[in-house]
Amino acid sequence: MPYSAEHKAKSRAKITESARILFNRHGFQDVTIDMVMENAGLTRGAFYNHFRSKEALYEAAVSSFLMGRGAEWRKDAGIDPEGPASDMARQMIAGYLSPEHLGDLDGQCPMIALPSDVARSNPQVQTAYQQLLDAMVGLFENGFEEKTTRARGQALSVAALCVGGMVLARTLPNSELADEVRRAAEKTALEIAAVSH
Amino acid sequence: MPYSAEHKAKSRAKITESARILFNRHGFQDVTIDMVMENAGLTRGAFYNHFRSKEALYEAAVSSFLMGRGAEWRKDAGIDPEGPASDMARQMIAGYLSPEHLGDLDGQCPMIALPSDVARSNPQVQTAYQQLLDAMVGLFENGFEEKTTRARGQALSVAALCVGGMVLARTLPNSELADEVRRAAEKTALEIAAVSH
DNA sequence: TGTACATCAGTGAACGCGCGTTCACTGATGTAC
DNA sequence: TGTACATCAGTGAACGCGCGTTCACTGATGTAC
Repeated sequence: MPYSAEHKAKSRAKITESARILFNRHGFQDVTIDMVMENAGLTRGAFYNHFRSKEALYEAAVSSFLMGRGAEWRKDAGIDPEGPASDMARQMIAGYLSPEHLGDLDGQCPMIALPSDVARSNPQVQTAYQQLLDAMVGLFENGFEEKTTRARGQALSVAALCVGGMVLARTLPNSELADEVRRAAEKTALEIAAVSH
Repeated sequence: MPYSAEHKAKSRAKITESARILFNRHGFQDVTIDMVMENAGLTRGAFYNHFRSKEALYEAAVSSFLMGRGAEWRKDAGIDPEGPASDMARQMIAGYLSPEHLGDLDGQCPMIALPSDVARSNPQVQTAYQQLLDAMVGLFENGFEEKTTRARGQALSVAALCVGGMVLARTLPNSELADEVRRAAEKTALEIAAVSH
């Protein structure tokens, strides 16, 4: 078997990574196979050695975010016994609603970049998405007092604030107002976290 | 001049209304001119008697929401001197985050249906969007105590909660979790409104 | 009032481009001997 | 160790479909006389 399995896996990873970034920036439909492959340093035809269709690439790209930055989040959430969980929740809120994250079109959370696309796609993609949300909510829940029903509701609300604040900021043409929304959401989310502590 | 101006205006309105509903349900790119025109009871070719391009239709469709349900909101917000403004804010929150609104794919607020599409479109479309947000935030602000800086921030946060809660709920494959998010956002938004009263 | 005319909204066939997908071919590389 | 072979990732031309847009034509209707 020429071209080791490792070689193939690397190519696949390059394609997926390339797709993740391009989808985040331009959305699913505006990104062509050609763009993805060129960005990955390959040519059109090779694509179908790795994926059945463009749809399949979409699923892989969303999941790859879970393995990347998403994995860091979960690690932070589950493990790391030093430092109180509430600090972690606060850091997560501040990081998610930071100006840096707002400006990071390539690396941002797909929940911000692609909500409409995902709302209209198939259950596999939506399930990958739900895992992102689960990770985020889990992290918040750990940071809030005992795991009461109340903590769960607050964690969900803070997640909605994080995503909603960023989504709104993205759709606004006026960057001053965008930042006002971002700061307001950040402040309120941190207040909820403080009260729940 | 055969075909009165009124006739043309009616056709244009039928096209815009048809587009607004279809865009809400399927997103901008998945809706074809043919679909829009057939839904409006016309044929393909007539489209370009009314709009320069599909892009132009998009702007008109988003703006038309402002004239429709959006206008009601603003009327509720600005006028109607009877009944305290805080009641209106509460009603708005409850209505926006209601199960009915979540299920209303055709009539829903475009901020829920089309955030990704708008984030990637031109400033004209984004400006139409911002007017929607302004209307919503204005309504909340009126409902919260005196117009302090605090009230403004809280209004923005509640807007982020409303939009974020619904956007998240839409992307989830599991409708039970979707409703949990919706209810959590509703509860928190109403609490903020109650405290600010 | 009735008729000829002019206008322009509407029709539907056709065009052309972009892009997802296919396919015959190439060539790099691991394996057998 | 060196050579022939087999495999399969990669290449790039070509296909075909969908859809935005154009265009020559139709026909409904308001106006002039």
